[in-house]
Amino acid sequence: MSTARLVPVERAFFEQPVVALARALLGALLVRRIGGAQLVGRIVETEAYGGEGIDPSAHSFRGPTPRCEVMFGPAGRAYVYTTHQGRCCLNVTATGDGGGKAVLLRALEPWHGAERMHAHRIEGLADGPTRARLLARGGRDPQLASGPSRLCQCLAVDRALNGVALTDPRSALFIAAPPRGVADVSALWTPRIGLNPGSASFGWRWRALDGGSPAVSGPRRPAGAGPAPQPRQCPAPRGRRAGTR
DNA sequence: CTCACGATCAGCT
DNA sequence: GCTGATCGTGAGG
Repeated sequence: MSTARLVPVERAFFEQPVVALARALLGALLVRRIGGAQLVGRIVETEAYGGEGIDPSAHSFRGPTPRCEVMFGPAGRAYVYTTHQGRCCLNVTATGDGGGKAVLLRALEPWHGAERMHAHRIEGLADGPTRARLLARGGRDPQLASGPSRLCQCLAVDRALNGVALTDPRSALFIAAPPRGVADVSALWTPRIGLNPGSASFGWRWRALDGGSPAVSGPRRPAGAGPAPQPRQCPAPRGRRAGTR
């Protein structure tokens, strides 16, 4: 598919409630310009983080710190932080109300430039079964960017991109609307991944995923429950609930 | 396939 | 000093 005319969505798109933005980002394209190449992935999994005083699992819960101050700025910026072993995670700031809200991008379907993403992904991987498997599958692996840090590896996203405006046409990283003619996705909602079980927000179903995508990381539905209802504080789901594949 | 373990370190208290 | 918005490995079904 042609990617020549991809342009960033405007800032107003990001100025909506964070859970709604998590939903709206499903199916959108994440575009990375690097070294003259354009890498594109379709967003298939997101998580909302509710901000200061609201969501104990958010970095911003206790107010701004040097690490998370970008979360308190305008909507539509990249918040990139480092986690275990120097890996990174990419968030999109939401709402623009100064409350520290953001959406974590957890998985992409490679859409354009998969070979380049694959090269970025295996760069620096130690010899072992994982590297061997990735080498064997090449750029065709649908799970190449399945996971928040894998996503960043594929697109070469690191702290250098922290704070960049995803709405800027000249940006090295931006969000583009889903191409016309591509079917809208229906969202499934589950609890978020990797949170402290003691957290008050542990069970909130603020993880949105495209149940039809092979690129989704982790479980497709909450253990012991059917397709999840919409989380609280959020308008009714637009799409029908997804099939069970 | 599903677990559990821990590497290794920035960020925070 | 302690804690992870993770991932790769290895053991077991």
